[in-house]
Parts: sequence; structure tokens; C-alpha cells
Amino acid sequence: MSRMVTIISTMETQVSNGPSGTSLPNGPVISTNGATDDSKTNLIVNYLPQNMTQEEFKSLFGSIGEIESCKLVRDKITGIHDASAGQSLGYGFVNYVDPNDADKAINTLNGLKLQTKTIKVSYARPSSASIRDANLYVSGLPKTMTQKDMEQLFSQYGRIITSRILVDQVTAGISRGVGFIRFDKRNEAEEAIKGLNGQKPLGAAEPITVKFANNPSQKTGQALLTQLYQTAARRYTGPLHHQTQRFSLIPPFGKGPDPNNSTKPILDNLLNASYGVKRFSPITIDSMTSLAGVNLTGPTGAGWCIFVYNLSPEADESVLWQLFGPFGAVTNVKVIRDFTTNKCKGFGFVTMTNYDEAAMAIASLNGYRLGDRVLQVSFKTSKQHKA
DNA sequence: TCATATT
Repeated sequence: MSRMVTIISTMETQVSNGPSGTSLPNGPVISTNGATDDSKTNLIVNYLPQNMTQEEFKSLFGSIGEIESCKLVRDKITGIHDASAGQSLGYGFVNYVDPNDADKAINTLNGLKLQTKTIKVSYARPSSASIRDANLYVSGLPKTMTQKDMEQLFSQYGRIITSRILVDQVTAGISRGVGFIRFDKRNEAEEAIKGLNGQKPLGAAEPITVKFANNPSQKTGQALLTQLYQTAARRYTGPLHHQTQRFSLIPPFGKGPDPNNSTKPILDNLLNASYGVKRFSPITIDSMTSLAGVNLTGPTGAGWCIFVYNLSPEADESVLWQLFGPFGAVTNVKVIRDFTTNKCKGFGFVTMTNYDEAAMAIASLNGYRLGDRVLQVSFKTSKQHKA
């Protein structure tokens, strides 16, 4: 019965690290809200992979700079055993100590491909009731109408935060005639409904329907259970139809969901040489595991540790996220640096949760040409001898 | 008849 499961809105607080250098006796401290002014330290991150955890989220954004607080937003579910582990809503917030790091995070991580998603990193608007429930569902759109056309139609009612037209999965690219428009303010959305619901767009045969979109946090119990089932099932079978997408390296920047969000891909120089080039190493997984240092670091606690060799002195953590993120769940990355120069010593480590994803990343990235360097990628062994 | 953007 769907009424056995009720959803309450989330009012979680953001987990804080506390002031730097201060040790916290009882684990994470609960801060008051993140920045509520339009400070340049607080970011919103959208389109995160469903299975990304708070820890991975923090690890990813912590690689940019010191984090004041961060939070992966989740559903709070009552009526189900163990309500503490709510489903990720696919977005989160990061508040940096230094505004420069927030800027750097946008430039570096916006557009990053993680599994099947392309994440979006942008400044969070000041939290306010007026910006909530400003999302519209539009149906009956002419199949020829583009996202741009739709935005043009709706922009007369206010500032559009994001828009999307759903497309057919199989015939990839053909409009399903339905879409979403998120306005900056709820009252703008209300005006758009009044002005456009039941109206025919210039020259269209049929009128469109404009209404508020379903709120994800008030989904029915049934819908949530099927979603839980589907995400659970996917863990075992793997997202088969996404394989080609997962294992190709394509430019992560420039085609974000929001064209208004400018990206300055500072990693372009690092990744340019490899754009569009699929490089699959001929070395098989089996042959790799039987290579010299047989003592693989097993799935000890965190996951599978991967050794990455021949990184440039300028390499940073975000490069490793760029490279490995598309292959599956990455829990941690680390670039080994010289203590005095702070330059990369030529290698680093990546931890991945699942063996098959780690193996696929290795098979694809070992021998991968990054700029003018050829990477050596393998499972970490207990001893990395020098050749 | 709807993918997941405001703590």
C-alpha cells in the first residue's frame, strides 16, 4: 500500500568541518545554514550520479580547496526501516572557505562526467521560499520545437534557471513533446501558467499544457519503491545501454545543461590531445592481474586501489576525477606531490568501489595518451618496484 | 502523466 510509506520534506543540516585546525570531539559539527547571502563561496551541484555518497561528494570537492561545509541532499523516508539512508536527490551544496576555491571548483568540475551523468557546478542562489516550487512541466509541445524555442516562449515571464525537452530514448534525439522549465521565482512560474497554459505557440496545431511539475520529494511510495528497485537492480546488471557512453572519453566541457552557465575549461590543455579519441588498451584484464607484482591490494575496506603512473608535474586531483569518473563509482583520488615543490611526482592513486568498473577503467586507460604522456594504469600492488 | 535545482 502506498499510504504505508510517507515522505516528509528534508530539513537536514549541512555537515561542517568546523574551523580549520580545530579538532571536533564528536564527529561532524552541524552548522547553521550555509551562506544565505549571495556570497561567492556557496555552490550548488546538480546531476550527481544516484549512487554517489556524501563522502565521495566531499572527496571530489575537497580536492579543490578547503570546504567549510558540504551536503548531499537526500530524501527522508519514514515508514521504512532505517530512515537514515535516504535516496540521493542527485544534487548537493558545497560551501568553501575561500571564494577563489569556489570559482576554481566551477571552472574545474562543472561539466565533469561521472558515470552516466554530466555534473553541473554553479553558485547557489540565496536560499528563499520564493525560489522553491518554480518548476513547470510542459506537454503538447510541437515536436519541432527546440529547447531554445521553448525558452524564448517562456522567457517573457521571468528568468529561466534551466530547461529541458525530453527526447525519445531509442530514436535518440526526437522530441517527445514534453519538457521542463524552471524559473528563478515561483511567481514567475505562476504567471507563465496563466499566460501559456492552453495556448497555441505561434503556428502550432495544438495547445500546450503548462502546470507545476511533480515535486520529487512528494513522490508516491509506489514510485519510490520501484525507483529503489531499479537502482538496486542496476548495481548488479550494470547500465547496459550506457556502456558505450561510459567507456568513451569525450570533452566534458562546453555542452552543459545550462548554456547560460559559462565554463572556462582550465583542463583543456591537459585533456585536449585526447578529446574524441577512444583508446582501448590491448592488454586484457586477465593478463594484467597476472603481471609482475601479483600482490594486488584487494578490496580492502574502501575499494580497489589503482596506481596511475606518468602524470605530468602539473597534474592535480581533478585530472584523475576526469579520467576515472566516467567508468564508475570513484571514492577517492590522490596525486602524490613533492613536499617542497608541490609538483606531482609523476603518479597518483584512484580508489574505485566495484571491481568490474575498476578493471574496465584500467583496461581503457592503461596506455592512454594524456597530452604528450602515455599513462601506465594498473591495480595497485603491495610493492611498486622500479623497472 | 515527468528528469531530478535550493540545504
